[in-house]
Amino acid sequence: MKFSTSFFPTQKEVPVDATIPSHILMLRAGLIRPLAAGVYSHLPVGQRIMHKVMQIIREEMNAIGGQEVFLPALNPIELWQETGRVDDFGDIMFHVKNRPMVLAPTHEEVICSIAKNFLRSYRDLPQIWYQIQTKFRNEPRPRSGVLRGRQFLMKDSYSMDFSWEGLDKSYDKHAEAYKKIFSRCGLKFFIVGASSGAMGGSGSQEFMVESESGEDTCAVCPDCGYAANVEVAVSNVPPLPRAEGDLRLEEIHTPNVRTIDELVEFLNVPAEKLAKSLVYMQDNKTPILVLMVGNDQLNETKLSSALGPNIRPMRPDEIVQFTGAHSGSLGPIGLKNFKTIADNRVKDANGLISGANKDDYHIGNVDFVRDVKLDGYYDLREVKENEPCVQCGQPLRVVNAIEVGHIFKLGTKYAEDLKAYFLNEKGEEKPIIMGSYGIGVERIIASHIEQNHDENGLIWDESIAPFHIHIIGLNMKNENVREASENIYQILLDNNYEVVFDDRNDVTAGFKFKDADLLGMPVQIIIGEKNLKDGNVEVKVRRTGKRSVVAIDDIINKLEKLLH
RNA sequence: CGGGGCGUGGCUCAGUCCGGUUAGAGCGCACGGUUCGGGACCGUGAGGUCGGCGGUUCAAAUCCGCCCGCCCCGACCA
Repeated sequence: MKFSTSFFPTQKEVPVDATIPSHILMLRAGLIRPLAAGVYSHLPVGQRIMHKVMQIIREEMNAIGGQEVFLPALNPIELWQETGRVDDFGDIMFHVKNRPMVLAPTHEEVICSIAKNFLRSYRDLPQIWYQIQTKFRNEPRPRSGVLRGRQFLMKDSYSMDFSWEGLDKSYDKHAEAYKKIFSRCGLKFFIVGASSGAMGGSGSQEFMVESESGEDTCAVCPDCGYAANVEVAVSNVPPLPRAEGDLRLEEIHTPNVRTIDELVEFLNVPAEKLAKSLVYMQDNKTPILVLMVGNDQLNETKLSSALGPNIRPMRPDEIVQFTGAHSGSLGPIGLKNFKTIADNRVKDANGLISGANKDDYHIGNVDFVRDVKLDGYYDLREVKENEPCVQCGQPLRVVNAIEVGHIFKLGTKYAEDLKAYFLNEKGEEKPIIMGSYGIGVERIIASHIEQNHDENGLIWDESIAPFHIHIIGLNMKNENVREASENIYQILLDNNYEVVFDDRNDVTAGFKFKDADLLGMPVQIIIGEKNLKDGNVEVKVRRTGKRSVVAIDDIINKLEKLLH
């Protein structure tokens, strides 16, 4: 493809609306253009990359027996009412104004609606159907370029099995395929156990790419490979020990002490001696008290996993109403009508200090066995950096990550709601057992950029590079340069390389170099007068910056060493 | 939805606090010329309802009100 007749809208300036590297570079390199918040056009170079990624996905999905389908984005709202997901998604789902229809944010319903009519026997199963299509979600706040958009391209596949063992197999096949896909796309990724969230189901894993720009937080062990989303991650931090002796409850006057830090300072005790009390409301009616070690952080996803959905922090006025005290002086002693749970780490501990439910007072020597009636201990605390790994004891890292893939064992929820039943070998009617497996296509690209760029621009892996080779004809007004460049361009095309040829005759050398580095093709071939006199050109590897002078006759040889 | 920031040629910005010639700069763009291995230089030129609507005023990019849009933090995130 020749530069002079193509659309490569690169720009030098950093776009004002972009803050993370992938977003900045996708805009600067002319891959995408914003149309509205969270909505992007893919320009020719960006679209080539999308195709590369999609091709890899298709190959690996086909390899596990996946069959590609194309499903409607426009769905009758009735279909979504059958699974109750109109309410589940709420404002996240786009609703069409002048028809009773919605824009599909995912496709379990459509899949089931097809399956119920055609997959009637266990002999029709298993099946894996996949799609690579635009999904629509009315995100409250789109952000980070293509990482969280309102319209985005997703590979979703759906497995349908007649047995739970079959589901396990389909799930494992997807896990293996995903490893291949992300590896082939040049991503450094890790897999974490995840919370299934509103999708429901029995198991799920996320494929994560470590990046400062990621929205998820994961604990990872550099030593043994343990990795988990902090929504489920645990560490080997020890539980609180039981102190010796029979310690009596005592009231402690703590004027104007509100926070754990202030309490530590005021009483001159370690934070481990403090039992932190957090108050929540469930379903707007059930007050909940959560007890944690003073300097531990509650993870609200873990709280929801323990107690169910619809939990929110209690409002200040509710706190006073239900406890008689203000936040900062709350505790388990004397509190009535609260559902009370505690983090595993304070299990059966004693000698702790908690709030007295009376402003400016705390209570010492609280004993969780003797003084507190609990509705259960749960893992509620969020893992912190450098805590010992639960598997090997080495210090954990806590990192941000981009979720590029998520695989779920859905089970029978959707099949039951939509009455997708089959007859098993005994003639019994059973719901189809489903799995669903997503990949964010743009997220792969953004993640690759986050992991592969420098101050000059993009650095593509060959597998998803829009072109393999970027030819720079330096002074195209020079006949020798023009002729040699055109020749080499043709030779490379004849050898099945994908080539972009900067044949512009109205920009200077420096301009072309900058554009080439910004666009980031793996190999650049620089054709200038001086080298040409000796029958040579320069070959530069974008990633390393390494340059070498190569005889024109030897180019194909050289490229074979650098590419493929 | 709460908090913050921003909106001026295609891009990046100045001008707004303190109203007052014809609204500026750099880059980009067009034309001519000089250059030709790291966004080169000279000259000429085109390009703006200053986000929109309303108000105050002799006079509004500038002050006031409402609305819209975009970005960031938070809430939310199958």
